[in-house]
Amino acid sequence: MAGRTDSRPTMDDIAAAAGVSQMTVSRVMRGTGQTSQEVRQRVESAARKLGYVPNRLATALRDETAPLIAVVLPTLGNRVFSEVLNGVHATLAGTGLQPVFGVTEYSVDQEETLVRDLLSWRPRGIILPGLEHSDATRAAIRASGVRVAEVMDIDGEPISVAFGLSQSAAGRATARHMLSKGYRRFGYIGSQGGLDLRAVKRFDGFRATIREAGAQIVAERVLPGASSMTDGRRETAAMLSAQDPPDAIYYSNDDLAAGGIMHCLAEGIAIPAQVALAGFNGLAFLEALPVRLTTIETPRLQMGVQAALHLIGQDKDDADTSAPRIVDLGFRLIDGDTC
Amino acid sequence: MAGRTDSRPTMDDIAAAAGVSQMTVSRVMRGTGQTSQEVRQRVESAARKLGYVPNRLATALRDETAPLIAVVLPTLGNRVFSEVLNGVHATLAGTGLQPVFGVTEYSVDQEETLVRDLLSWRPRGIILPGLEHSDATRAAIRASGVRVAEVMDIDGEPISVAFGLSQSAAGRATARHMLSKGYRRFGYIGSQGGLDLRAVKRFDGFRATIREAGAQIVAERVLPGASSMTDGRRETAAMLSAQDPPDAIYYSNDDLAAGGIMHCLAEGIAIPAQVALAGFNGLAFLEALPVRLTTIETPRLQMGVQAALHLIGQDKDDADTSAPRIVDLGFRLIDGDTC
DNA sequence: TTGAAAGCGCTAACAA
DNA sequence: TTGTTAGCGCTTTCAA
Repeated sequence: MAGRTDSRPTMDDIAAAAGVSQMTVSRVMRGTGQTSQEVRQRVESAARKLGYVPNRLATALRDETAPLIAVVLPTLGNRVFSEVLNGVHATLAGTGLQPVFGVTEYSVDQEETLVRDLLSWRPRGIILPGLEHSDATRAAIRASGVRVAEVMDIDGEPISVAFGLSQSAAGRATARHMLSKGYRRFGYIGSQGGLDLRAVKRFDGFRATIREAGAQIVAERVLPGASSMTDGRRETAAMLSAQDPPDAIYYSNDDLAAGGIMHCLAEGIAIPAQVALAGFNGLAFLEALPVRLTTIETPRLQMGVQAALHLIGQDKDDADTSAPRIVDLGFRLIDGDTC
Repeated sequence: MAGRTDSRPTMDDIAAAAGVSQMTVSRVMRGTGQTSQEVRQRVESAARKLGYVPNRLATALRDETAPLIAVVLPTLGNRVFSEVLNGVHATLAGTGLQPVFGVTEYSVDQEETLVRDLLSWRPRGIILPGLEHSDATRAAIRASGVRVAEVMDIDGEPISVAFGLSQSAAGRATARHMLSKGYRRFGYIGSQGGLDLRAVKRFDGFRATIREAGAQIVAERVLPGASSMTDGRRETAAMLSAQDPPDAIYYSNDDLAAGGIMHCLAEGIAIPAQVALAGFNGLAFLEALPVRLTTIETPRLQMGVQAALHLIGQDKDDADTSAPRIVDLGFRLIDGDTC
């Protein structure tokens, strides 16, 4: 009905309908500058009548940046990252900024492609998981000048600012706790075939502490792909049915550990008398289990919130000139009933 | 270093560096038209050297549409929607389309604002949850001319195409199953304070079937906000400790129902002898529980996949001229051990 | 095979 | 208080 070609109405169309210049429409729409009451009403009613929807692409092109925050996630199949994303989203709500996201499936190569892709939208900022990125990724980010925040991990050198926790320290804390309870023969069940670098760091810390204490890791199983409670149950069953099974199992996350609990409940295996268990994350659903899992609580929502706040916060120059910075959001060991 | 102002290099900068026209750079970048081997290499190396990242905002403005698929979700706090989003994302991977999402928190008003917001990016398509939308939302979508897909529900009149299942039929199927096992006194535990319209439809179907059979619903509890396993455990405990408790409980989702199982396990309540339970969704983690929950399996990933395929599929005119259409992806009752 | 011109819809800067 | 001009970076169209 309106529009020069046949597409959606533009400010020109509204201007024509309201009998004013296009610039006046722009001013009314943004509520900037001085506009007379009367003109304003004419414009607004014309806009409503024509069903005007602003074209942000034009504004963003003009501004040389889009009101977007790019979010890179390892996967969508893990609640942990939904929670981070949720923190970002909630923080952005009402700021006029939209989150755009992409998923790497834990691949550094995919991250590289994805980051280039996301940067082509000229976002205001970008959030990356972890501190390990390819040189090309770092270069692209630096060249683009976007603001960056890294989340989850703080063991390493951030591009700009990292909001997270020491994965290595979390692994060590878990090991110390289990050692203090007298366990000496440990098993480990992980996932993502070693691609989850945070899990690797945790296990490295765990293993080092175990060895320093003269105890040992007698069984180790890393699943190739994603992990679930069902996997945890199956792998626990397998590990405990082997010869000389461990007397304590460390899992790379709560889902796997909860599967271990389920196995024990179903088979009548006493926890922690026959086998002790520990997880990682402190997910909410653990509270509902009949047995309270010993685990590490992580600030998932907070990592998203802080990263988003950082990106929308201080002025840009500040960020550019300041040296890489680490914000340790910490973790808390939840001393449950499983070890 | 490059760029007319001081920002990122543009095609003009590469053109200057390679000694060709800007148009030639454009052609090389997109691999269209004829370009000589030699020019192509000069351009490509200049682009690499300058760290060129295309500006999609310009392309999208020119094209009058951005390579985006907008996804509206009720919440990020429920795995169900992460799974739908995952289906969308996986389907879009490699097509050059990016998902942009927003969250309504089950509010029709927020949906209205969000849809306008998302449409201002001129996306190629939009995915909405459910069939209930405000008139303004429908109008904005129609006026924009974007392709639409609605997911989750098929009980109603779609804007264009709906991919989902009959929520009402799912509720009725659950009721019939429970009635067939001889239960007569039912309880219901829901969440989102009645804002989750799909849950309301399920319960309506459930209730109608129960009443038709002359049985009754003796207890009903709808939590105001989001639901979790912990809520389910607590509410189950409360419902069972009341006078004349129900002999069977229907939950609006698996998380709540799993909480019910946990309560029974912890308290030594026999399932289904003392109380029968049924959930909804068929989430993967149920397999790991010591007791197999009776529930309804829903095609969550498929809803995302099909919706995305539809939006990137057929040509536009096709979609515009065709009447509203429903694609019933069905559901499956999982006959577990809890009723 | 390459280039020049025009314009997508919007806003900053300046003019009236 | 309102309008005019120029241009953001790209691609379509037409010309060389």
